[in-house]
Amino acid sequence: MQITSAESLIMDALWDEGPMGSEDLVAHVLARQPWGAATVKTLINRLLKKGAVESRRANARLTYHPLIARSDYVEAESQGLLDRLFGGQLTPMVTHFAERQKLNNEDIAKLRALIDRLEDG
Amino acid sequence: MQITSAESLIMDALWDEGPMGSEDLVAHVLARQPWGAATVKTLINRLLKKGAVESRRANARLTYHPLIARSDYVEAESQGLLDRLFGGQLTPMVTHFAERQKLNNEDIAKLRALIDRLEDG
DNA sequence: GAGGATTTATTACGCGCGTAATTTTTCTAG
DNA sequence: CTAGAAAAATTACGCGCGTAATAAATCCTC
Repeated sequence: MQITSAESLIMDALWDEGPMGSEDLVAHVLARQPWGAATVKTLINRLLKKGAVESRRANARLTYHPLIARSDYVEAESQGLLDRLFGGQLTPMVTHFAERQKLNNEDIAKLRALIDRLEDG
Repeated sequence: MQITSAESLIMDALWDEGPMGSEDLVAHVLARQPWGAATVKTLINRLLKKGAVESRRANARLTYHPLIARSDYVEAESQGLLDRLFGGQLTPMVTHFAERQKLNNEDIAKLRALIDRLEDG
């Protein structure tokens, strides 16, 4: 089930705020995205067709519920990138960011703390 | 300059093996991709048009040279993912992989070694 | 230098995506 | 129950992508 980048912004709203009706969903998305309301409706319908979202009729209006977990989406996307660009290995990716000066001291400290926890647990 | 995933396989060949003529380039790509030769030609021409590759005439035949660095491509792709999915923060991404049991002891050791180097340098 | 072979460039085509307008259905007020 | 409003579904449309075939240009060989 392929979710495109535009569609993922709809999913983001549902993941962040939970199930909601189309009025709220449109409002949440438009607060962050310079689209027309009709565009959001189209994306909702594509997600319905793809089975990423379902609609339940609650007191005469539809409520949209995400059917896939954000973590599954994140997993698929990030694993894909890791495989395509870093041979599936995380260390080369972290190395890449380190080389690009994307890691300041605080980042490094956080990573160290994370690794300490991983070694403990 | 947007490089699509199909196009990136052409770039991969040029990045791995260096500049080469179309016959070699087609051969390298087809060794890894179940495409027709014409498809590879199309992708080469799109990369030419996009300015990601240039052709130089060397003794009557064209040689294709990458004009962008692999590290720049990797940078753009991975930064994009990090921004879209992890708020631009590397630690949540590593945490994600840790939670998904994608990190074995060797991975953790490698990360620790990397971080030790980062703290030293 | 003409004709076939090979290399390079142009054109093709269906599909999904980003963007939306329009039509149909459903609801609510009188 | 009907008419207007609101919500939901359908249709639209240009563009780039994946996939390729065809046309044009160039190069050898005779």
